[in-house]
Amino acid sequence: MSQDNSKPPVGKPGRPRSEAARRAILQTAHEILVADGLGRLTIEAVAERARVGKPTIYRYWRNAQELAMAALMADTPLEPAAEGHGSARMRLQAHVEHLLETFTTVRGRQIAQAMAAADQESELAKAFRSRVILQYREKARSILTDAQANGEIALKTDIEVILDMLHAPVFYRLLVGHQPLSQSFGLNIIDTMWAALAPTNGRGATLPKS
Amino acid sequence: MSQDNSKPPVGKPGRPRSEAARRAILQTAHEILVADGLGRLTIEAVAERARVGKPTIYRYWRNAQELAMAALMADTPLEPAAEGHGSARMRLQAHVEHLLETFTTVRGRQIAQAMAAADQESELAKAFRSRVILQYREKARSILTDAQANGEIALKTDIEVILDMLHAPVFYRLLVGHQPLSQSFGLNIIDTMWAALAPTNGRGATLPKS
Amino acid sequence: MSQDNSKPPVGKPGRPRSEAARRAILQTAHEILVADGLGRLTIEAVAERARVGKPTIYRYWRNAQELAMAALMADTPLEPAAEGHGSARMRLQAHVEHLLETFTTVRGRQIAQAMAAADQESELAKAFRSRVILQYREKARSILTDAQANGEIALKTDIEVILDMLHAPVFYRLLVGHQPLSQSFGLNIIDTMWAALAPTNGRGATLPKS
Amino acid sequence: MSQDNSKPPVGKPGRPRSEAARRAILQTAHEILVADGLGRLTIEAVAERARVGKPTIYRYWRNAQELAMAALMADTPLEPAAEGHGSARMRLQAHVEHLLETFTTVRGRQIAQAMAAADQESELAKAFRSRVILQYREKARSILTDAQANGEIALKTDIEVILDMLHAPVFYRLLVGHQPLSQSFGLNIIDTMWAALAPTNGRGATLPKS
DNA sequence: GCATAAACGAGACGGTACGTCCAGTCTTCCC
DNA sequence: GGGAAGACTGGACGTACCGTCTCGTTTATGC
Repeated sequence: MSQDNSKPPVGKPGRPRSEAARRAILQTAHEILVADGLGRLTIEAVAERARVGKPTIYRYWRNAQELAMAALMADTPLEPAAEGHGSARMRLQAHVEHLLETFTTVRGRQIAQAMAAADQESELAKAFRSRVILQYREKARSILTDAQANGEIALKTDIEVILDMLHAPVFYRLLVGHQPLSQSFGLNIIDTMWAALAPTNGRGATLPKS
Repeated sequence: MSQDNSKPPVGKPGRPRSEAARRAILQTAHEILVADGLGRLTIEAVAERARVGKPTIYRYWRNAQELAMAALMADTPLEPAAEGHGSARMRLQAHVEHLLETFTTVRGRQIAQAMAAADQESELAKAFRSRVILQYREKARSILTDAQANGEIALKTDIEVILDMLHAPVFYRLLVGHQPLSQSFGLNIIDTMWAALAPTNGRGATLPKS
Repeated sequence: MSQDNSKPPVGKPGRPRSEAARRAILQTAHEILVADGLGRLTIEAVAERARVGKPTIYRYWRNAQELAMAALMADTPLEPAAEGHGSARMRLQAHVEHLLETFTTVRGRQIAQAMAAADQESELAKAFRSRVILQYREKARSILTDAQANGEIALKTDIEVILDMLHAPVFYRLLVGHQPLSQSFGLNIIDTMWAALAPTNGRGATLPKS
Repeated sequence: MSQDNSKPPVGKPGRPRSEAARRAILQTAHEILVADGLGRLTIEAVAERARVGKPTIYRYWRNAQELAMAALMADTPLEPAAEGHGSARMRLQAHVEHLLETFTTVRGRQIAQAMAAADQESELAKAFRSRVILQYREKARSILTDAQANGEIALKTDIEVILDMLHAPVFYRLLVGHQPLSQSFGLNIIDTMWAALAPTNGRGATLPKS
């Protein structure tokens, strides 16, 4: 099964979709998001400002939420930083701090909100989560498995839970707002987590290797 | 300094607000929330079903979101379970499992969504967070400080971060949905955290009390 | 440069306005007017009963008053009777009696009220006046000028004032209600006016011919 | 026969109505009428600006229209000018010109509108008509009957119709607005009417008796 | 002089309607 | 024959007033 859906190589009948319209829509959606926030991103407003018909928008996205996610994704990297150097701990700390930095912005809050508000089952929501969340998780996962291979750490419990405990606090503070997203926050997360991950041979939290 | 502003003991002029109307609104809002979800909670629908004028609703709440939060709050306990027994670890595990249980429901998802979607600055949103989130935190905090006093654990970093790492993963999975909110999830969180908190004496994360 | 904007013969983009919707609105408005009167003609009621969205109504008329006028106009002739026969006096009498007949109905009162209540400057109010009032005036004017040409009457003063004195009493009694709009009313108006219009050659209003 | 129903001299129990409140209401209503017109005269606005409770207003008037009429009546004379001098024609002309003058004002239009819009059957509407309309008619009637007694004119048809033809054109132009309410308008009405009223001895406007 | 009763201000009540915004769908032209 | 654009139906918004109804207060009369 080969796919030729990305670009119609053989003549599809009918008028081809206007790439200019698509770009204008995303551009306008992004402007509105930055200027007025998620709540003001209505299909109608986008259509008017992008000089585009509403059905043209609906042809690409099923509702305003999906458009918002698409606009937020199209915008800028969002990917975790490139592979760092140094010890696993340093690399993990850099990773969390990069996450913090990325989401400690107006856009960060918008992304978190969009994700929380979205229909959990929609295709785009999954893509969005994958893009925004899972990439960070995979990066962290590789750091952790590398570290385990090196003997730097011992993964005693489900690594998924470790990943949750590393990333969740950032989004939690972002959405709940009970505590600031300070610089030291990332450091503290790593400190705590490292205590849990340190390989031990005595009594305490962890089992001896032998 | 005594306050009598909560209940007007001395005569305020004008017809007093109808407590019956207020209750009917909250009751109806809650019914709609349970039956149809947050998206269907419109002021108009509540007004009609509660046999109440729309302005009466707006007198109490500024929009449907605030009403939703009020209805979710008025509903049921939401408080963390009463003080458990046994070791600190067992009590903390019971605490996290209770949190999991509470939010692994339709209503749990609704609460999380309402919180994520709400205007972060509104009075009611703050009250809601306080009610839903902070009570759990305070409960966990007291377990942790007790445990520290007993020497069961050693709090080496900011306790706020510890609390985040204990609670955030639940909401994270709830909103992002990348992994299930299984029973073992709570156990794994506690396992990992306990490794970080255990007092140790050798190298590694912690020192033993000895 | 020719204009073809009055009627779009060549394609305007977008869905054309639904003539069916427009007719349903006017039809419903008319039904409500007849059944319940001007005061009950609300946009909301019309929208609901005509199975039409409120914005569709507002796309054509700016408020309920304009809709009322449009409905009253669209309804039935409202025009003065066709040219009669006989002497100018007989034709003028028939004219006034037709006016009386037309407005001695529920609808007549409604029309008069709508006209009195309307914003004097609105486009539709002008059109309405033109349709309801001025057509009658023009008809009467032609009778009078014909009669003058024949020597049947002599127009000694401003013909506009004559027209006012012929028509105004009908609306006056309609709105004020101090006296009935009886059959003999029209006759009396003509009698009085004819005394004023009779051609004379001597002193006073009139002189015997011989 | 003495009446003591206007002011209760014998003791009615309870607090007497506040004349100050009544005056404040009428005063405020009048201010709003002059400043913003009939459409803005709401009970709520009057209550607020007059520092009065809404029920106090409803105690006197059944709705905003009645209040409007009351305010318009309470305002200024509205009566026809005192008896003039000179010939009947001169006095009648003065009368019509006074009517013109009175209603060629913002307030004139408001009065005419209020009268046209009012429930024809309500007590106050009747009183209002009586006050505004009938007083003028009675004045004109007395001029006409005096003139007939003097032989200045001959009333050949229903005097009510004559009165209508004298007064109606003013209100007609006021409400319909098809022609200006100029100074010469009154003169022309009188000219035309006088032609109809002149006593004759031959045939002409009227048929000789024999 | 003290109870009674009505009118007072204030303001919340259930409602109706407003005029607007936006969601999605439908219909027509144009490419 | 699909894309584009605008009018469509319809649901909800938040506001303005309606006319009614408590409230607690004030101000008279009459027991």
